[in-house]
Amino acid sequence: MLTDQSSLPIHPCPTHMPGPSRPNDRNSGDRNSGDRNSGDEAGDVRSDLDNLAPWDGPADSDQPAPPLDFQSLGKADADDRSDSSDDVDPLAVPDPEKQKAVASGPSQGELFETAPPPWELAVQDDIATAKVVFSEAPHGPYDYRIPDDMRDVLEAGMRVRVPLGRRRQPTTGWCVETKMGSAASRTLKDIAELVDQDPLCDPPLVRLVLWMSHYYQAPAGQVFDALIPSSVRSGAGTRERTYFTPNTSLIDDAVIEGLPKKQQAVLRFLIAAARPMTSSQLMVEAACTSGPIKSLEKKNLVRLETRREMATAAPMRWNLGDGEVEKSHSLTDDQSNALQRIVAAVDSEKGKTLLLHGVTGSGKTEVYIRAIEHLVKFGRSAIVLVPEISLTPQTRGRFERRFNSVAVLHSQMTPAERHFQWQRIRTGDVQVVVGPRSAVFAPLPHLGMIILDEEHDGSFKQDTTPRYHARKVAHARAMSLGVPLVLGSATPSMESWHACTTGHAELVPMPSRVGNRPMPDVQLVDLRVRDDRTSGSISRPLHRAVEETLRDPGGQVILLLNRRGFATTIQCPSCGHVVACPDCDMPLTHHRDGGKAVCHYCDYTIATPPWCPACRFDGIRYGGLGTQRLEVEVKARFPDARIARMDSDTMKRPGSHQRVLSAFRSGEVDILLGTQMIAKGLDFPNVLLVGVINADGALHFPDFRASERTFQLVTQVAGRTGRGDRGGRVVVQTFTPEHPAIQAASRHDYEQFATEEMVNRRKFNYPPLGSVGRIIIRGAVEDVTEATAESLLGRLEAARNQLGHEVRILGPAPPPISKLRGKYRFHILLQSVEASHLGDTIRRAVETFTIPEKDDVQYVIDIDPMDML
DNA sequence: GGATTCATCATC
DNA sequence: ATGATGAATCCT
Repeated sequence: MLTDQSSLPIHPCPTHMPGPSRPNDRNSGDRNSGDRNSGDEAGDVRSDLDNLAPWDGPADSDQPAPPLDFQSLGKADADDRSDSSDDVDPLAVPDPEKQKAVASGPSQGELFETAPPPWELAVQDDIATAKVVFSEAPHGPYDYRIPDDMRDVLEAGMRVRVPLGRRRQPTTGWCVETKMGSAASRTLKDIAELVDQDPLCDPPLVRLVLWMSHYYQAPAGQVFDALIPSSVRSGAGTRERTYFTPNTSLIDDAVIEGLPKKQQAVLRFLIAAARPMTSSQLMVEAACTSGPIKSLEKKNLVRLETRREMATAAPMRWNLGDGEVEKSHSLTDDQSNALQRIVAAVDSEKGKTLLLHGVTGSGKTEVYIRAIEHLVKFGRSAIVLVPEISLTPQTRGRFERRFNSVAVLHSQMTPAERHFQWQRIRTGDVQVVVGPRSAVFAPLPHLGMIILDEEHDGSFKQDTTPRYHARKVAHARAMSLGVPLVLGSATPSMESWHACTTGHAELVPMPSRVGNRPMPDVQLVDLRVRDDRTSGSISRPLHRAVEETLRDPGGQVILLLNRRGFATTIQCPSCGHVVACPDCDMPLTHHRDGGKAVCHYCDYTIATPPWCPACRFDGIRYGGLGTQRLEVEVKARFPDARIARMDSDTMKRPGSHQRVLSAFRSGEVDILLGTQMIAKGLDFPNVLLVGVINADGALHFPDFRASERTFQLVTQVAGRTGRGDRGGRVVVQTFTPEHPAIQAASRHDYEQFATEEMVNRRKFNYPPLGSVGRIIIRGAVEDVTEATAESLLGRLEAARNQLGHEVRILGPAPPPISKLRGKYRFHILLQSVEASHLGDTIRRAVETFTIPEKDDVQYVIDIDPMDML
């Protein structure tokens, strides 16, 4: 029951991307050089979408990338094709066909059987074809013939069952394109059946899939799997139900008269009802058992049809609440300015990106809500993307109170519930979708805006294939629909900031907090100065600040330490041996609860050895500080304070997150200490002090984003205080107080940070000035893995040189985590000012690169990686 | 010579 | 992935 879009009274819908069909373009995704028949418009789609992502454009150009991209792509590809059959790797074995011809002079027949030349191929005229991709290898795309009875039904975005391979193995694939009345230059297999009655993806989403597949170099089939929740694919929470309708052609009064009494009653009832009914409905309504119904069925007097339906009518609606409507308070000047700019963008129907740079507490959420209220008036809807951890009941409640129909997608949903919400969204019942990363794919029929709150947050990047960034995908989706993308953050990513300075996004500053509350004072404590460091991890100034805060009635403290566990190293003071993970080559972290030594990368766990495993020295030492040890220390220092710890160890059970936070809110806890997760989104007016135990934690990674992350972390956690009337203060302990990121954070000076950081990025053309790609090669045998990496490097260099692209290729080198889960790791980094060059290079290199199964080596391509670990 | 192993190739 | 094909290797 997908609502017909065109019949709805919506705001004039901007046309989608221009996408002229170019029937004879080459399919750049096709890896099969012998294949000459696949006319394919996917190339157009992809390059159009390339142009929609101006952050990929030439670094400092104010213009979006010119639309010549697809022409060059198409041409290069066509050239490539004419070369590639002859111009093969000189090391490769000679073409078996040619060899055969020379060696044994084969008959014409033999030749045609194995490789018919194009002019001899059977041509099928005027047939309907469909392009199908698969989520498992081989990924396609392959062409299939559409049987006549499916012609009018099959659309792109549906799943189909098709025979695949020599065994004609029935396989489920995704239809990405249909072509009516075309000619195919070879005999095609038929599609066996349709899996879906309605497409799971509308055409713009199919285009998004193809763009993602191209940009992130992931098989389109796997992108579909990321787009459509598995619960939707499997039809979770649905049942096959059989419906009965009277078979009117066989029924007349005489027939009915001749039936036994009960059957008569049932049939009369069914005719009177004038709608299909299930057996259970009939049994209740006609007061009978299944016997008479079965008989009618046998006599062919009823027809039955099966339909798949949601098992439960409407799963719980928690948002009914008490009907309380949050009163909308008047907006600050900043807020109404921001709202105006967003509304203008909505009304322009141009697909603009706006960056709300609002300090913590500037009231961005209210702006989002008002902007969505504006959209909803025109029958349009919005997606609000939030980082995983900020999807708290508070956030939910806020939206649920202000809109009639909100779908909140959270991780604890059951498959059935998820499926139900997805269907609700697709039918156009939903005004607002609030959710994490994957909510960017929500199938809203009249999407009018996408909002990314806390857009800098790392959880927007997926770390499994397809390794997409929700910000980038949201951008592509919004631009393709001509709707605004609103990014919000107190500490914008360098990518978004740079987009503003180049005119690809509009900066909307929101410099003042609601109620004009001042930003908290930040005090830096230099940990190198011995005097400040009494024993332990809490400096004298921080200790004093905690004391003072606790003396204040109701005063609460947040302490941030970005390491869980008790001690980060377990080392023998006698021989120096460090207890390490056998699979990852990383030191184990000692956890005091249960005396376990845990690898934080793979969860390998052993009992912490009581003596040195190497020299049996009895007096092993715990070094490095984790949240567990901090908790012990804080308890010892402030015995009267009530303390709660929040890290992924204490938050394992569902709801524990919630429990701790509400205890903290109600004042049952004085000191809340924990990792990252306490740095974001929390809004508690009585937090008068935030202490950062070690601000350098994130700083010393070999990663160009280290500074950015440090600045963000310190700024975000500092924003947890000063939210009430009593102001707030922040104490930051660091070994490098002079570091620009820490300095800027202490002054709440984003612009200074951004300006300085941009200088660093420019030096090496790091993002956002250029693009970075990373290929991780992992394998069980170190030498083999490295050799594979080396040979891949060779392919990459050759591809770059062939294409004549300027791409820097670094490595292979062992990454900081050189061994993970028993596999040795190497990585290759690629850098280019032009994202498409980088992508082309990798695509070209990988096209023909296969690793013998024997080697047991795999590789992963990560475009725009967020870390280098 | 015939079997076996391994690599390569194609799958619409 | 998975099966077919062809060459290289092995074995009585």
